[in-house]
Amino acid sequence: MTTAQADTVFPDAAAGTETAAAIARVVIDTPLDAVFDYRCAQPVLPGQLVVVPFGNRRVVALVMETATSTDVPQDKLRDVERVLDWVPPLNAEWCALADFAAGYYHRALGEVTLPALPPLWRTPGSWDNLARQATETVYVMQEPASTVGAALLDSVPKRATGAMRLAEALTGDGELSTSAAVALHGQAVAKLRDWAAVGWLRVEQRPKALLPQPLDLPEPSVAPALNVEQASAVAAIAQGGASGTFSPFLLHGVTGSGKTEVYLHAIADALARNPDAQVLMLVPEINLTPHLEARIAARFPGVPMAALHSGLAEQPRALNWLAAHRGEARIVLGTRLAMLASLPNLALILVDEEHDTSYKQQEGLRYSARDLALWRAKQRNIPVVLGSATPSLETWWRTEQGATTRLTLSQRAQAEAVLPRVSLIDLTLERRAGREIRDGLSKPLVDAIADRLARGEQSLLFLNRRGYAPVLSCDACGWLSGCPRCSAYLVLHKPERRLRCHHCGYESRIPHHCPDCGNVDIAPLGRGTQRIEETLGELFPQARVARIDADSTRRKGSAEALFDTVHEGSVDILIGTQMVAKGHDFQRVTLVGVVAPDPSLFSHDFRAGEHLFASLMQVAGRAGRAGLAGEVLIQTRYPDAPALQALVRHDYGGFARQLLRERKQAGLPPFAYQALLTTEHKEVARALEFLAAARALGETLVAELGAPVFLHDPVPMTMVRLANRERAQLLVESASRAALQKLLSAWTERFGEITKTVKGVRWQLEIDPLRI
DNA sequence: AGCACGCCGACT
DNA sequence: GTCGGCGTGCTC
Repeated sequence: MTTAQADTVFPDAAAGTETAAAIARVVIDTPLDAVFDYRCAQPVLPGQLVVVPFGNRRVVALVMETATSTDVPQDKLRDVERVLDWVPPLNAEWCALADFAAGYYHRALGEVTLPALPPLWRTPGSWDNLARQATETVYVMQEPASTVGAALLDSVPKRATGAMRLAEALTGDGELSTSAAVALHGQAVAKLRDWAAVGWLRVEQRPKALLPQPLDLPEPSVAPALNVEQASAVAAIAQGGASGTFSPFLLHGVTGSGKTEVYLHAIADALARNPDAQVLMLVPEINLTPHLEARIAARFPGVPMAALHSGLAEQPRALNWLAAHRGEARIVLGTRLAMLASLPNLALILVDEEHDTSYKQQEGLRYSARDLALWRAKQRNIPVVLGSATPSLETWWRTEQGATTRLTLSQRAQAEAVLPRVSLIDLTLERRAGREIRDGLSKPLVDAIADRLARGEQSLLFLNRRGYAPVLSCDACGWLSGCPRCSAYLVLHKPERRLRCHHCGYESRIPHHCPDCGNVDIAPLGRGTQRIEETLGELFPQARVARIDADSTRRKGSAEALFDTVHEGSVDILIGTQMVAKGHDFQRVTLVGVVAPDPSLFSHDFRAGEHLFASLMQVAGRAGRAGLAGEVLIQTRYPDAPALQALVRHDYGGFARQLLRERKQAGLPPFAYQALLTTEHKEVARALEFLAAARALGETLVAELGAPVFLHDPVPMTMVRLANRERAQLLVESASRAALQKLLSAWTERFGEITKTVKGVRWQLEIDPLRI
């Protein structure tokens, strides 16, 4: 900052005057929604990354524009320290996407753009290392080539054979890369630097291929013949691509109907249409679909492909991002964060399992990758394919309205595979009939498992609750194992001999006696996957039982190892959470048992039924994928629940119709647009006070703007306490997205007034919340 | 949001 | 006598 003063020629120069140095106007990852001006001596372009001093730290910033003057007083103006000049600037289209997301999700532009970059690009200290990985030094002969070449050859003594090889290579090709030079001569770099110093050569930094193809390309897999429905889906997507217009599709097909094959053909078509075309394929969780990457690589040998997800090591992730940004990666396979990657030649977007809630980021910028995919496809006038067996109601409603084209795959692709038979086991009837229910496993389910064991087939049990039991209780006084920091119960983890809070991570030892009354008879209440695993071991001592959940797969790579044992047939009964429902096809599983779907039937969330149907449909799809007939047994005390009845009938369409009718009547999404304002404070009263003030302010604005927006009552959240913070929420709703957005902008702008009176409250606004 | 500066309680 | 509590103010 002292240099800034030293540079000021006229000490009393007024703000706003022309300055000699160029001004870079940048955004920074901070909630301050502002552009910051910096003096910049080097050439700089909009879209480039720079390092700037900010407060007392140095941060990476994104240049939005350049200027020749600024309103910022000279004594405040500081200097750009570094420009990332060897990476092409982010283009205007990418900035427009970020700008849209910032506006729609009500965040500062800097909070959208910078977190969208892989962590290493936001770390100034790693730029040099990335440069070494991504560029190479090339020595180019200066003009005129004949004269320089002759001088060069003359300068080398005949006996210096290494140097002579360099000189010959240079005069032959006109240039020489460092790697090639070192192969010719051990001390090449020193020699080349000498020649550059004399003026014969100039030094250039050139991009290096980031996705080198393996020398032995995988045996290209041959595309299997498509059935009629697949072929017409592919044709429709291809036509959308050829039309050069925004073409949104829903690819609606049951598990096993061959959606992936449609994706692969659509990719092939997009790549063939344009030699630069890039394709983005989004999947919910890439760790669970390791086979997909191999399958794509085998179908497109020699086509550079890059993965982008948070499971990648930092350096590969940063380099893959660069490969996409440079246009080198033609296929990008990734999770939701890949939606914010820079893909200058994007020609097709595929969103697999589009209904999956993991497309919605749950912290920071709470964006929906699926919704941004639609916006991006519209921006580029390209096709976007949303694939699912159980589409989100939002997407389904778009197809009903004709805004999105529905492509249906109604048959399983493998001709011999049929849809599994789904039956319900009424637990109330079982109990009334006096049949044993052993630790939550009913007689019909146990018999069905025994049946599979006898036939040498596999069974898959699904229970979306990990641990041994969801709570520990005292028989004498009714004490329950509550978390000291949350309004939730500590879950008993028996093998680990711990009580754990699944929300805040709090852990404790298992008490020997009741902390309240001293009674030693404290017992686990309810059951989780660990308990079912134990029961199965007792019921079927001869069977090989495996459990797959977040606990059994904590160690890196252990999930894959566990899945492999299932695939190779060394497991008879598999018990698992949602993890087993995604991605993996179990060819030898002929029975899927759903242990306890009921808790979600009682959820206050209006989307619970939709999500239950989707997750049960997904596990059901694990059964009978090869020639073996599959059976799905669902235990329930509520066999009349619409979601379960629809499952028995394999009737997504009917279920969706019913849900849409209900949502329309209740004025819920997709017939309304929502935003959720949440607050947190040590005391719930403060959190609510903030919301009450916000609501009053909101009501005033609604009247002022004449916007048809409804603000609900502030309420404590269902799980009011999380990690010692009390939380409350306020739901805002409107039938008009534009009206809602207008209100939110005016509203949040004035939250500063509330913060002044209600201190210490943290607030957060979520647009299109999935759970309320 | 960070991160400083700044003014009042329980400890070596 | 200090470490440290979080209130307030700033970031080109």
